[in-house]
Amino acid sequence: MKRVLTKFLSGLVGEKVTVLGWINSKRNHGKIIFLDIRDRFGIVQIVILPGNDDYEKAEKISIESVVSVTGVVVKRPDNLINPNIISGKVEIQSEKFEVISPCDKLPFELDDTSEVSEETRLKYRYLDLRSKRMKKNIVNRHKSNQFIRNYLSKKGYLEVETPFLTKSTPEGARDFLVPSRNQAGMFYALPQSPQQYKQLLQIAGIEKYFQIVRNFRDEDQRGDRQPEFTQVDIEASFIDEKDIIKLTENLILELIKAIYPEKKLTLTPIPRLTYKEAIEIYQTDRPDLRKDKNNKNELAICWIVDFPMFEKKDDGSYGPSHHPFTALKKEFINDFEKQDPEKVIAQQYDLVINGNEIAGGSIRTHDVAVLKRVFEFLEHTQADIEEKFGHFLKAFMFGVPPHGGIAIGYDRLLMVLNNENNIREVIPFPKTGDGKDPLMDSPCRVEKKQLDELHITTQDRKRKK
RNA sequence: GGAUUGGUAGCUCAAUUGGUUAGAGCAUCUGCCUGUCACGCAGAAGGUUACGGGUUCAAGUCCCGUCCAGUCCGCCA
Repeated sequence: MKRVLTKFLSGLVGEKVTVLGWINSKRNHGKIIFLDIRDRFGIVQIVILPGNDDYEKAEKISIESVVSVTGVVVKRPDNLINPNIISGKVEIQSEKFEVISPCDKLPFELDDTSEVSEETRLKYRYLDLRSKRMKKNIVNRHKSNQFIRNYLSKKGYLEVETPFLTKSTPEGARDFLVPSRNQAGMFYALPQSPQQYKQLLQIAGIEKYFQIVRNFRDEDQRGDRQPEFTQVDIEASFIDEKDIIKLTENLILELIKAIYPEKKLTLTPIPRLTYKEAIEIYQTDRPDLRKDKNNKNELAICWIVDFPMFEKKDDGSYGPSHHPFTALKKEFINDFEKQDPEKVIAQQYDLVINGNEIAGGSIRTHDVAVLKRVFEFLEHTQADIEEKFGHFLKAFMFGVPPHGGIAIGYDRLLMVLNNENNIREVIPFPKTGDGKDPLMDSPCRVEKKQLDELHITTQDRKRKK
């Protein structure tokens, strides 16, 4: 018999159906057994009475086993309706009960996973994800993906995939490296962001690009940082700072309206603070502007604009505060080298929600002469520039549209919208703070044969004295 | 790399100033229970107190080291 999902059962009173799913709970009253069967959409109560051929099977069944139940859908009497479950107005009188796959003793209880240690949850993530809370986060993430793709597509943006096996970038975060088998001693790097590719796509004439894409950074973890994380990456040509800000703002506001309608905005229209103002007033470039921080449905969104272009490094020299491709504000282009480096302002903007940096982007320099001057100012030698950025600068010789973009830290956005304190809660299979995956037990050692093929010898970390 | 908090039953926690046989709830197992829906009741089982060393008549508790986990700083163009 064909399977019926729990969400359709209330409309099928009197019909014989089969439901498939997991045993959510079992209540044995001696002469009557209730089983709650759970599928992706909800729960239905099964009733089994003595005399039923499968009564003993039902007595013995363990919670979280996968079962099949065939029986007639009956209306519950008014006083026995359970409004808390999707099929609460009906129940199924079991005629045939089959165990498809039994469940062993559980390592933790699934009803409320918020108080189980994260290590245990991650080790058995496939059980953790059965919980209502995790399922909700996964469903919302899917809905958000669909919404964003649809929204940006309607605006004329093309989703373009960029490579994961790419080139190590000299600045920024530490790279994850992938050894090349064909080229001994050579390495690919996993992208810290598709920054260069998305700019090259503008030179390629794509004009409007987006991608929901994984990024990799080999830095130490935080509650809002993972070694691999997802960005909604956007780049467009012939636009200015205001256009990108408007697009991003509308995208996020529409997303919230569609999928998180319970959320309320504290500040409308969304305020724009300069970096200088934010630091002076709030001593941070990601202020939390909520009025009531205990209200889980309050969202205080703001933009921080006019970031400084350069920042002083430990050795006293200057580095780019974001990246060297960031465009200067027009008034600084002609003579930024002669000004106080800390007062040079870039066309750079960040979106902050409830004190979390959710998105950041900039207009990029499309004039190759200005780009070279920035590199020179950052004390790169000509040979250095050629080696590190030559491939990129070459492209700038062939007709570059003015362009800019933004990247939304998607996991952080979802963390805030799903009322979680940690991005690991909105990532199906996250790593621990140490960059490990307790479920797959990665990273792990590999066989010598594999290392030999990759021309690699390893050295165990020296013990501390 | 640094700081800090923690590691006690399958899970979540307790254990007074260092002092009797390390307790409780849930989960598990056994028995009872025909309307529960986180069912209920009675009972049982379950411990190398992360690991190693030290102080002490006596260590879950104090000290040292190691391992593991969380949070924060550094780091994150």
